Amino acid sequence: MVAYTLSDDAVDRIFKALADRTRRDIVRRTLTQQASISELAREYDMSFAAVQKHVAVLEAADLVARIPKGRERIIQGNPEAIRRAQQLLGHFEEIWRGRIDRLDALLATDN
Amino acid sequence: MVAYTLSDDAVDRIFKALADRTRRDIVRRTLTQQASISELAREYDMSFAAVQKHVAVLEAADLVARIPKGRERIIQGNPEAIRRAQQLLGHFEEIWRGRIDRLDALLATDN
DNA sequence: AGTATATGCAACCATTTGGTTTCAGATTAA
DNA sequence: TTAATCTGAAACCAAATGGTTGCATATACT
Repeated sequence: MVAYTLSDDAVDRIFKALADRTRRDIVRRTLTQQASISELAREYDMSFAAVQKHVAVLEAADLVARIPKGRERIIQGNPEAIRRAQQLLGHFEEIWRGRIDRLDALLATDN
Repeated sequence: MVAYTLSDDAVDRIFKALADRTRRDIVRRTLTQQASISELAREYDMSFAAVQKHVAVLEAADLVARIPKGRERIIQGNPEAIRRAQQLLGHFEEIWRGRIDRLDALLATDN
């Protein structure tokens, strides 16, 4: 297994990105089916620019990738990032179970 | 197992609450050791009122409970809420694996 | 009773967030 | 070549966020 070291900033970005229902929906969609930003924008009741900004927030958190293809940018959800976020929460549970007492002791460790 | 139905608002609150390092630290601490708001406030380089507000955000997301005890309010982390958040992310993984195609189809279901 | 401590809450402030409209550049299609 | 489409980026705006100080109230201590 790979060792992940997520900075506080990175964790902030991940949870902040997931704290918006439009962005969660974009992740959900693009996990199973890639889509261009235009295609995504048609699904929501907001401007293209607004959707574009949501995608930028998701990309900054590494929750999606933006793959150039001609004049389009194909958006693809990143299941690995979701798994990392899930592991972060798993660490809280381990703390609760008393297995470890400091979160940062685990963030830089294999699992 | 109990069936959880988390509204979009509730999910927003949970991830928003987790998107701040001070609040994550409060959850971490209070999962293993209860503390009054004053005790928590002494741990951070900000005012009592600021910590009080962070605790309010966590309580609104049900990530901690505020238990009155004399003039104090004892803060206790809620491991069940963490587990629910983890399950939310688990649903994304299930979507990715193609087991389900709509997140809301699972949110109102046993697991 | 009087003092110290713990909390709650309001007012205020700067920055961030989530939306908008507008314009420019790149790519594709006719 | 010309027109249509897709993206990027800037300027702007209202509301939310994360901090502050100040004050009131409740409880505990001497």
